[in-house]
Amino acid sequence: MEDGTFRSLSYCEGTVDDDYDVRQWDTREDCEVRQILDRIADKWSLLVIALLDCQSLRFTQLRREIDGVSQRMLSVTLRQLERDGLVTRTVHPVVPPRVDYALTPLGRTLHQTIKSLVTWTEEHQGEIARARADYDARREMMES
Amino acid sequence: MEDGTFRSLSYCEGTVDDDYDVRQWDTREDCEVRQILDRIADKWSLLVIALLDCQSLRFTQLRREIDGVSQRMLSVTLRQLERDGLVTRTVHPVVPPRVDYALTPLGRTLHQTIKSLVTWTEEHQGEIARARADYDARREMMES
DNA sequence: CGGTATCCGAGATGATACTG
DNA sequence: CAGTATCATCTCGGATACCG
Repeated sequence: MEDGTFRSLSYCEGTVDDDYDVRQWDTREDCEVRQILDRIADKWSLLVIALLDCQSLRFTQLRREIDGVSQRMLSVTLRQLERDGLVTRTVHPVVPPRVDYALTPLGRTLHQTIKSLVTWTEEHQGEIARARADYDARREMMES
Repeated sequence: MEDGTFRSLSYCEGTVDDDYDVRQWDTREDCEVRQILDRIADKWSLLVIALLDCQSLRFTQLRREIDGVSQRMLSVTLRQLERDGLVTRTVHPVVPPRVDYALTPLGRTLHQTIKSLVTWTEEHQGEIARARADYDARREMMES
């Protein structure tokens, strides 16, 4: 394939950034975008980031707010977010132990971005539900 | 818990929409947001939506462009996207068979939203990589 | 060409038990 | 309180084979 062929196939208008390259969405080993995307779009990560917006919370508070999360998964999720520099973990040397979690500045910029995605989903979930119902109805027609 | 308690904990400023409710990010059965998010943030879905921006492609073309996808997963992914009303499937009654996939208007609005997320990831992947290296280095210090 | 059906292994997740 | 460790389960995805 010639240089540029891929991009010219992918974009029909000049409304996108000139240096934007859809190939970076792919899964080759040198591309971390996919992996990071998997992490931040994760079920529990999203909820943790949502809850930590503008406040810090303790482990147990998070667990109470996030209905259905197991202790293990919350722990794993928080460790990943901490490693990625999105959340800070502050241990207070008191008894009983007290650990506070909060968003880093980086985590706060992510919150805004994720919110756009969640907002899109909220705004269009009706359309999607209708599309699914239509699809399923058509399938049932075929079978009868 | 009193009404509003949750929200007042979650938002420290008036910069968000008044009717925005972070509880909708959760996983209760009446909340489809999580499930839709899982679908569209999916590895293969993202790539399919990226490639179908402003063009329609045949099954085999998609398979060639998306490195590493199995026939099964591409098929499953396309069927889900079709069911959700994000992609259209057009069968041309010729031999050999020809099937074209394209984004619906709804799918096109999603493309823009997803692009923001991918752009955030691209812009910050350096910071994340550095945070991970720091975290791992600190962990190794502890062990020695 | 463009699929579907079936089987199977790996990794993700939950439940449970234990600890500083 | 805030975890970690271990085990059981279960879903996802790949490989393979077959079909219109």
